[in-house]
Amino acid sequence: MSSQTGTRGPRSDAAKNRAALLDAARTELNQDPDASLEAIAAAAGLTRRSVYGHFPSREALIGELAAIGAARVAAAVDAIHDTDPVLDLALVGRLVWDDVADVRAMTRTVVRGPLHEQVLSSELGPLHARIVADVELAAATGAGRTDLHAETVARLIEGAAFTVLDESLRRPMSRHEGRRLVVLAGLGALGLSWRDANAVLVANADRLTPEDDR
Amino acid sequence: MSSQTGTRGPRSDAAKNRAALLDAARTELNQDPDASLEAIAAAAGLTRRSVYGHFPSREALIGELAAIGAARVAAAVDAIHDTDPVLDLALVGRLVWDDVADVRAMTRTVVRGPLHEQVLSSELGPLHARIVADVELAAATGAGRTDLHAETVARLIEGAAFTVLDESLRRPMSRHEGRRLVVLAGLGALGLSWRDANAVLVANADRLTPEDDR
DNA sequence: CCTAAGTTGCACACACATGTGCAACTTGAA
DNA sequence: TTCAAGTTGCACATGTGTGTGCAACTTAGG
Repeated sequence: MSSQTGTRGPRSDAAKNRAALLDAARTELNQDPDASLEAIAAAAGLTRRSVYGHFPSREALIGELAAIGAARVAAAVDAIHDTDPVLDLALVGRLVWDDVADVRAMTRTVVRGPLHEQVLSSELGPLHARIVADVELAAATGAGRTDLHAETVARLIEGAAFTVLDESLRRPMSRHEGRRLVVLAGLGALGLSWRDANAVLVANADRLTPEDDR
Repeated sequence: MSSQTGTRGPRSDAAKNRAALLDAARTELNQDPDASLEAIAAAAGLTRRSVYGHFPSREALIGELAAIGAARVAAAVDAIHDTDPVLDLALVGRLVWDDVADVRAMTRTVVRGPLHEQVLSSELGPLHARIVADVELAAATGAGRTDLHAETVARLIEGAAFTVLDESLRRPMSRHEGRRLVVLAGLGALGLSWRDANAVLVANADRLTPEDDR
């Protein structure tokens, strides 16, 4: 009542800087998981102090970054489906890899860290559910293993993907090879023999390991 | 020349305390990977200050702990062999699991951390080499996959083992189930179908998944 | 019993990063 | 041009853990 609400829209460069911060954080954290706010702010052309004008805390920044990434992955994966559970799993692997390839290091540290239980399990929950469903369907079809709980198999598959991610951080690996490895490792965890896994791979080369190595 | 070397053997309880420190570190770090020297010393019945009478730094303590553990694993694995590469891999998996089962959390953090490249790769180098050799032999025999470099397959197998370790930290898992999972996941990475992997498991149940769940 | 080995407690320096308060400044939008 | 949104620089508090120096103490071994 006393004072008019200072009506004045937010400045446009504010949003720009916010985006720059998220972008810089993505890049910096991908190089050094423990990059300081100082470094991130500098990379965004700002000061550490002003970071707090956009995010209440370091954790909030990283949290939002993770949420965005997770949402991207979820969207990409949601966009495609296949009735064959084995092929569906392979496709999911390929898509996730494509989305994560540029932020592998960052992905690893986020997934290993405390964020795992927070943002990721809520944002990526559907993805996990889909994998479980595929595993169950594959088991019912006779294509996948039935000797373990579907939930466990799903974890093995996800773990295999992370193993490939680790490997890709240990030595240079082209996007193409990454795709191939993720699919092969995943199908192996599903219970396919390596010959069967490769058969799936070549029969669907156009969708699993296309040459358009963008 | 000037002063007689104060000849007096080291006190016996010194070695005892040193061992107690290593033991406490093992236990504490297994519960909290970031346990402070304060906590470790207390668990050993000592003070943080006196830790520095035995180890020059925190890193040295953990380093020695890791070296001891790695040596234990290496020794256990060295003690057994099999000419069949597939079975040999399964045996290695079982033995490693047995040795690591009590220190899973600590193992994870050590292997994920900076020690990985130091102590572990030197101490566990032979183990890795053996896995690679088994993979190559299995490929030559026709039992294992030939679609990937042996080195890569070895990493996939090791990664599968770590995935099982992670899973065992997420939910309760008996030693018996752990053994079974490690072997199945490992053979899957090697390229066996889930049926073949299970066949190996049951055909060698006495050596792979004995009931003596000590 | 003597004495050196080992322990203790305390203080301190150091490093490092986060989060805040505040005054002065720059910039964008109306 | 004006003025609030946004940025900057600096200081400061806070927290947390490591590594050291030192005097006083306790204990094991000869």
